[in-house]
Amino acid sequence: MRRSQQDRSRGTKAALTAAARALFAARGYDAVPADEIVRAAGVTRGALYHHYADKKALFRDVVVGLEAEITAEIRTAMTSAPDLPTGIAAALTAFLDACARPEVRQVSLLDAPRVLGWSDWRAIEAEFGLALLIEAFTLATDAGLVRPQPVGVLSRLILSALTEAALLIADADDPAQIRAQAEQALGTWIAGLIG
Amino acid sequence: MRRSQQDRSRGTKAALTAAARALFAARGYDAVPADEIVRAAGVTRGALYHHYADKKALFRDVVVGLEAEITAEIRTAMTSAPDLPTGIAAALTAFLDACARPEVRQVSLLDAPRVLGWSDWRAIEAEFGLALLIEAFTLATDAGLVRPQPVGVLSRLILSALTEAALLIADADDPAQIRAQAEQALGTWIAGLIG
DNA sequence: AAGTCTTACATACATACGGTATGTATGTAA
DNA sequence: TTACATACATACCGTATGTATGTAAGACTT
Repeated sequence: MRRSQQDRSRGTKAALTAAARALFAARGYDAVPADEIVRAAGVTRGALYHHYADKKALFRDVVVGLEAEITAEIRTAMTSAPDLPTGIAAALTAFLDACARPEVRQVSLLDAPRVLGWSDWRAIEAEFGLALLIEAFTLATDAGLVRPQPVGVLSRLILSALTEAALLIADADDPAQIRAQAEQALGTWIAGLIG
Repeated sequence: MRRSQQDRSRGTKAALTAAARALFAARGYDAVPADEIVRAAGVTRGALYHHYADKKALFRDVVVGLEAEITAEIRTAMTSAPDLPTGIAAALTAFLDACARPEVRQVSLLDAPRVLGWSDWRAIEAEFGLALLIEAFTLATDAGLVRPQPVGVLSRLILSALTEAALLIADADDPAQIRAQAEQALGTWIAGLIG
């Protein structure tokens, strides 16, 4: 059986991103040498630098994949709920769960801003997580749940608070308690937006 | 004139942190080789590794110094106001101004979490910025401006939103507009805490 | 189907950085 | 003033990234 060049490329890129994702998640971006990634992926440095300009480009691919994945999860949680308010609540839960995963925490929250640069990272976030948040916001506004207002900046502030909450929970000795406090604080905030 | 050993140490450490701070601020932690730092400080690698365990330890010293500096500025802004509400407003302004400085943005907000590790960075933040925020919160609670509540988690969420706002403003094409939106959003949040 | 071109990879190498080991000068105390 | 500790300088080593070069495997052309 003859594999096409496209298939070959897809296969090795997938192997590289999968290996890189696991290693980056476990030890962080620059604690993982490219050698180890290619070894885990069953290829050599040649393959890596053929498909990616540099190590950072591979990392970016990992981040985008991860972001796409968790955004899909959250979107599913939100849209599969019977009504919008419970959907939003479910989305919040799904978000906190996603951020609690070590790979998300390490790769997407800790490494990404610095490795990719803040503005590039922000662009990725805007494409995925922020887009979802603004979507939810718009739905809520249309449903009359919150009063109309410029949502761009507000969404980013909320997203950062959500992210911070997720990190706090992940790092806490008593996650349940911290999560309760965080959800209460965030709930109060959201409630204040209704009017 | 004979300089004591303490004076020598203080001098070279100060030269190292000053040089490192400027270089880290301009180009980021790992874009700056230690060689360049020691050259700028007028010493050699020997001096660096005599006083600091590694490059990261020097960076940490820079972060702590920076944090102490801006916290002092903000505290001054807050306490030198005639009353608490205007003091808090002044503190907010001072905070946003501080975060807008490139060195704070790069060193303290972008590099620090990853280079030092999130929990160590969090500890530094807790000692300076967060402590100030909680202090303000407690004052406001005592003055009856906000209702009593657990402030630890809430303060962190607010701090992260404040920080995000500062980054957004620093990165915006139209800083004034973004700043206005951010202050409005934050103001609404704070207002919701009263009662 | 033979030859040519292009893509996909492997290997070898150049370079740069961080950290250490060793040597030397300067201050300090018995 | 002798014995020691502290503060630095220099030379070196290991390891990482990225590049240059070579090779094999599809993919067109005729």
